[in-house]
Amino acid sequence: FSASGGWGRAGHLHPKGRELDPAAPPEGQLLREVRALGVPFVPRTSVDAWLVHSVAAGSADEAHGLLGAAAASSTGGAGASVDGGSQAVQGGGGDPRAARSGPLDAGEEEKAPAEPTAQVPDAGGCASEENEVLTEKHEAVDHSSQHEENEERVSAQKENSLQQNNDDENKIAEKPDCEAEKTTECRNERHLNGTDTSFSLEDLFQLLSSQPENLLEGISLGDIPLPGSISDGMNSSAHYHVNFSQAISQDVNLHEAILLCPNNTFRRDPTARTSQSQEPFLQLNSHTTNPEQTLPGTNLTGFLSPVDNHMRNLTSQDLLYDLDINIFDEINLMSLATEDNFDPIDVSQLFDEPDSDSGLSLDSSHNSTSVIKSNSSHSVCDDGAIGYCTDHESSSHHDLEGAVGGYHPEPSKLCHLDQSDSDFHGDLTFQHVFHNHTYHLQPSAPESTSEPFPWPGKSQKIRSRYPEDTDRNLSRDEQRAKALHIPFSVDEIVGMPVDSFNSMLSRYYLTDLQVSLIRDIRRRGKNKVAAQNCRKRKLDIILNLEDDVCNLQAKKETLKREQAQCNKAINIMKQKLHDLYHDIFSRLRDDQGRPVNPNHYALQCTHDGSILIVPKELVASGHKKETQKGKRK
DNA sequence: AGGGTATGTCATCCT
DNA sequence: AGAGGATGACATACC
Repeated sequence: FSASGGWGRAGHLHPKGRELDPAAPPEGQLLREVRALGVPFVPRTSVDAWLVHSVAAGSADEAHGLLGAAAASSTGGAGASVDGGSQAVQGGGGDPRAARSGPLDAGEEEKAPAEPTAQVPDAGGCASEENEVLTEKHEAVDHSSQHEENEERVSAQKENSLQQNNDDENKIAEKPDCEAEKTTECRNERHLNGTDTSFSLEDLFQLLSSQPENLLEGISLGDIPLPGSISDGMNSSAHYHVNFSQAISQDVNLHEAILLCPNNTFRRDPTARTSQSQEPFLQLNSHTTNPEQTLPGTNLTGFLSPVDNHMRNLTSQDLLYDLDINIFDEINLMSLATEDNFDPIDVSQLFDEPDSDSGLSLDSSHNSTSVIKSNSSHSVCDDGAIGYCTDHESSSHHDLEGAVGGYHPEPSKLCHLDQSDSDFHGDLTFQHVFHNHTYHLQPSAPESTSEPFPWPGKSQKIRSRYPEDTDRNLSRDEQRAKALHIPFSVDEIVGMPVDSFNSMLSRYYLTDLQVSLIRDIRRRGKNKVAAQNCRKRKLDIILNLEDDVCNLQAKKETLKREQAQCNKAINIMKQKLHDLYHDIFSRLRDDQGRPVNPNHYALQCTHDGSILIVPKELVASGHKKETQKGKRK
């Protein structure tokens, strides 16, 4: 885990995709696998540090108590008892990230600062906290009923203490997040201080065994390493890392199961946005899941079934109104993964386009330098899981951002770490392990990490015009519409009259994202047709002009021929006139019977048709006079 | 490798 | 004011 260098980084890699694994085994299998690994739970992130801290300090009881409290709280029962006066866990070197420095390698240590400090609690500072988040969340949904349900399951000997912890957690749930976090930190500090050892694992599993959902199906205490084994050394603690992380990560699946509808076309009420209400979801959604240590196809829905079942009783609207719009969108996209033929990469590519003006530009700030080009042969993961590219970890990096987690209006809330280049290799490594674990990938396959990832915008647009497989036969907008479950075809969207279009938009409950996409589809479709018409028209104009040119050239040739013929006729006429002149003058005689010199005389026709023989001098002067008269006129 | 073509898309103007 | 048409410009895939 530490080698992957991504306990926080995985928050960047959206863990939801894993739950989309169609091959996910039933929940009982997870627990069996957990048991096979000999570890009841897997702490993650900060709890790793705490656990390690406790183990390193030789305080097995502390770790024991921590695990017990965490597990107990995960059942909705109770966590560790809380006493007053505690300070933040970060104080005095209690920073869970700092505490990791001992057992964890330097690479991981370097990544710790990248995680926003404010998110330490959200990021699941400790396993108990994460489970408490779950508890708080579903308690927030229905406080009293869950509380009572939990109480019924608590054994009598633990009832008082559990009740107290429940009350504490209830208070936490009712408090503002910051206050709850502070309280959690206080509790965590008590874990560190070893003051909270009110529960043992035996107590925990006695409690859990009472769960009707058989949460601990097939698990006996003998299968579970006791604190002694935990304190055996770092290997044991590392083992705890693994499986606790798995367990906690399943909360994402829980919320998907609760919130996601196959055809979610909800009209969101922007006024219902509450940043506080989303915090638990943020925590849950942003959980880092270490792939290497994640059980294949694990599904803890059953593990959290009390919460699940309870929340299922709520309407989607009830839940949605409590969700931040961004979270909803994210979940909305998440639900796509539950659909057949869902291609997460399609979604990521479709929505991760910087040029989209429909709000689908999932990662406009995407650092191109941190993107890796996926091999053209298929960067697309067709395994049906979001963000889990099988053969190209680089593309998965992109996909993870683009698919579900990709739509991050506020990435900082969902990603634990920044997306700096320095973290990129670690990220790749993480994904590499992740994929290998989840989908039996080929980690040894040559990676294209050195290749620049094609910017998903233009290239993908164009590429979509030339589909490579059947799914790609859909246009980009068709794929988008399919991905967002838009209940209309692209042709309908583009072709329907504007009145019908507007009424359709108002008639259906569509998310802003869907409406925006529909409008974009319509605009693009219209413009596409307009562009085609424009080009056709332009081509027609060009062809018409070419025809005109040909016609004019032909006409020019004809006119040239006519001109030549006319010139020829004129010349013939001139010749005839000349001959006639000479014929006439050869016959003319003056008063003395001498021939008239045609050089000195000219023939002139009068208006009455008579012909006069005029000396050329007079003809020239007469022409001058007529010319002058013409000028005067 | 470079040029030409086809196509989608965007920006902008106009109706 | 908004929808849509028209079109230049750009990017990209393909030949």
